[in-house]
Amino acid sequence: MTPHITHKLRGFEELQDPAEHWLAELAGRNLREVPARVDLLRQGDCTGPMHILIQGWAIRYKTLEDGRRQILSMLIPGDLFDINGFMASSMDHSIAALTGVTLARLDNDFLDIARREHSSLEKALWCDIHVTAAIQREWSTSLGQRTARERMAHLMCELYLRQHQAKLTQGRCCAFPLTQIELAEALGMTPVYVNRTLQDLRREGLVQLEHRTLTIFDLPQLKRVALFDSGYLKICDDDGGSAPEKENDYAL
Amino acid sequence: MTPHITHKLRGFEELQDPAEHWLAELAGRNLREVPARVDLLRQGDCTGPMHILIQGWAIRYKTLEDGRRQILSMLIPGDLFDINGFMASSMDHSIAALTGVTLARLDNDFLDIARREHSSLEKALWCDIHVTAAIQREWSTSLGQRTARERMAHLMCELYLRQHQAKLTQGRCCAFPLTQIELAEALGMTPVYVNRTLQDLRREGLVQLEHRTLTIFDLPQLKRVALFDSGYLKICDDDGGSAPEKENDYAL
DNA sequence: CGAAGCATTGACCCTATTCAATTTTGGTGG
DNA sequence: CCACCAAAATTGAATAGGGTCAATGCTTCG
Repeated sequence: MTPHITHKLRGFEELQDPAEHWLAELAGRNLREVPARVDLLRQGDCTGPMHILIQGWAIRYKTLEDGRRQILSMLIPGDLFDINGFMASSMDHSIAALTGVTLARLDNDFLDIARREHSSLEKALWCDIHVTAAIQREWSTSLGQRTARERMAHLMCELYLRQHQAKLTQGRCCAFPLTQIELAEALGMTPVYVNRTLQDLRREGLVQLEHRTLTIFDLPQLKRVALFDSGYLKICDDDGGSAPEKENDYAL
Repeated sequence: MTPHITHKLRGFEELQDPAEHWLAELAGRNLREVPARVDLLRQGDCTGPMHILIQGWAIRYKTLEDGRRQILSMLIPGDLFDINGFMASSMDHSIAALTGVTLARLDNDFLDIARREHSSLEKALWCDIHVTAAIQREWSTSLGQRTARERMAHLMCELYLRQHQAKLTQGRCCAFPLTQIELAEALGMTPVYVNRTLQDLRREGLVQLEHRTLTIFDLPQLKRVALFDSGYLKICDDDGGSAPEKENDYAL
């Protein structure tokens, strides 16, 4: 069974067979389980080794002195953290398990070996770094310019599409294990207003959010509501983006 | 005259003499001037080569289809862009000159040479990448959690301190070449409210903003207003941050 | 079965937006 | 040096998007 990270990286760059095997092996070694809501790494801590998130969701977040908390990004199965974290000495933010998670720890020579022996993988990793940065920029754009409703729709699009890339969706459904409080912290709004906004989207027949599962009934319309431009999730050499995108059944 | 990038990178990692000479030489070659308000690189463009911003300010920004614009970060003299941009194929955002700027273009083998021959420089560049990402996260935090007043104070602290690291401040003054409209686009608020917020900070004797120059009368207090935690601007191996910071006269 | 956490609702309020007008500034040419 | 223009800054008044507070209902899980 190919791990989710492989599916994701393939979307950036075709991987050579040896690279895929090596990656699959690494994704099954040095595993560790962490229960939900536990910090993996805390603001101010020394940075740890690199990890692949194998299963479950995590978040990056930052807290202000007075307790306000901003969730900075979502980590889903197949995501890497923290690439080259050992270069920095201390964390400027925290990482926490949102659900129970399984992590694979990577050795410090991971990047060196990738560079020397698996150039296709190294390139894919660089693309991943770029996309991660692009996602962060898109969040800034959302928080600065989009309305509450647009932000919420945008986050749903992002998480659906990212899970799709990692082959984690089932038709129009995908996991969405955020409480409304966490959703509020991610979107820079209050839980009360998250609730109301969610109801609006539900009432309009765009989405449904139940039992930690998101169902998107009308993705094209949801994208329109969100002013969603999917370019940022695949800015890498894939094929430039102008080619016809036949992808799969459920239109991207 | 040592270029600003050298001052900045020294703050991350002690540079070897040959590295400094090489860098100084690069900062004086392949120069190009671009007038104010011209795009250097546009959303959707193919990515270009790496550059050092030698003189003047630039911005990264992103526009939504309906014209709303979010400024994502400020580029000041000594900043690099776009590191390893050639790995991505298309830009998810734009870069524009805010003032007239001078750029130094770097050859594509810049990073390779740095890696092979100037390991201290390579490490410093990695730190720079990390700090850049940390700044972006701090902007997300600001936009999501801080009030208008706090955001404004925070941006002023950030830009003052970053300029200080690049030896671009003069006492309590530094450049601040943003119109109120641009400030609004950076802070996710309207120009009208920027004006009012600015007047509040001025009235309280915290800052003054005139002739594109920012004067900070009470940095410690401004930091308190902003809930500013300077850790994120120097998360690299400097010395961890717990050592006594005697720095200079105007308390950091 | 109780308790804690989460979701939902209503009423009120405030921060920040919108719209529109006026003043100031800075740059240009005569 | 002044006149002129466009862009930027400033002001006021009305308004709306989203926050706050507080109560209630619903889950989940030990």
